[in-house]
Amino acid sequence: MSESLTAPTSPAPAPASAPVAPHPKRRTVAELSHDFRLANGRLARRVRQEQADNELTSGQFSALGAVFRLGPMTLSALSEEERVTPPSMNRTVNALVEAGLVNRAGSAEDGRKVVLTVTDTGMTLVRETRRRRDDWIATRILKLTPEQRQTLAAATEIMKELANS
Amino acid sequence: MSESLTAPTSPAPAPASAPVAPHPKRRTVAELSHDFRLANGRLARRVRQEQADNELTSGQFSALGAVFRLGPMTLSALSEEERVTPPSMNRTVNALVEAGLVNRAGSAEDGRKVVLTVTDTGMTLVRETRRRRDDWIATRILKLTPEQRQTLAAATEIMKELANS
DNA sequence: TATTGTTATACTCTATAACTATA
DNA sequence: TATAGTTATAGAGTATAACAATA
Repeated sequence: MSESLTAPTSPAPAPASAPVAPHPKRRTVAELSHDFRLANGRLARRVRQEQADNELTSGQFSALGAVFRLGPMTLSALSEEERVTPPSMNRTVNALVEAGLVNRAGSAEDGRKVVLTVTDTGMTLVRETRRRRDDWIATRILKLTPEQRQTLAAATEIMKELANS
Repeated sequence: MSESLTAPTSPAPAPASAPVAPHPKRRTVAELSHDFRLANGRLARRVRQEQADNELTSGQFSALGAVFRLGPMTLSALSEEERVTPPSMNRTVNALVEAGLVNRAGSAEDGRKVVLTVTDTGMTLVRETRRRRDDWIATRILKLTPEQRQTLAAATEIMKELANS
């Protein structure tokens, strides 16, 4: 497979009328892969760094976001969703309950289960944090040209495919 | 600023002849920011997950890569580069030295300093790991259309700008 | 004295193993 | 017995504080 990675990103030189790509120089897939992976990782790190002023750890916020997104769920369902063991998630949930962001209630149907729900405070925090995280990148996207925004919009769809494949 | 985020990604509906954007539907900058941030973060997580089969922790590999990239350097220089305290970096370096990936030598000029260098084994590991990480995304990029690759190449440049701003 | 590196110690987050309550 | 959750305990990785060696 290593050989086929030398395939160019485009089968022929871009025609002079191509209106979009600002860097039409010929590159191999291997070069593109390397550059794109690094840019993706660095940007993700940069965004994460920006949101580090949060009082919640990333694991706590991720768990809160999962319950917010998926609705009321049990501890084990949440631990599976977050790829973490039940004892670990239990500790995370304890912190969220103590912070008043999540409610822990026994299940009426099955006495062994607990049902986790996001409190109003938790919902507000999720929405505000999300908006704050989006804002950092939004202020920068706002300064791009419409063509660059189109490129990012198209790239977003491609990146979703890549992440799911 | 919140109001201006409702600006569309393009000033006018894309003409029917637009050859590139596969999803030309009208979106606000706020929507694009949210979608793009999520896609970027998920893809970065997916790539990181793929490379988790490494015997080094991410902090160890990051430190090794820094010495590889920047050349021989002292402990405190490395700890600053990696945004970690000297005691933490000391522990990380101990692991790398024990694994035979990094060499620790006293400085001839200044007896207080130690100079860290990457061993041949360490260099090989960095190169192989890098290639392996690139390969995961390269196999997927190879399946894209030339137009999609162009989009990713253009997006890569934009993402570099975003990360550095 | 100031700087460089190291050791001592503690805190957080994760894990596995053992335990309790319920089905 | 099996399952859901919790508690006990341990192992990374990080930090601050204290110390040793050198400039």
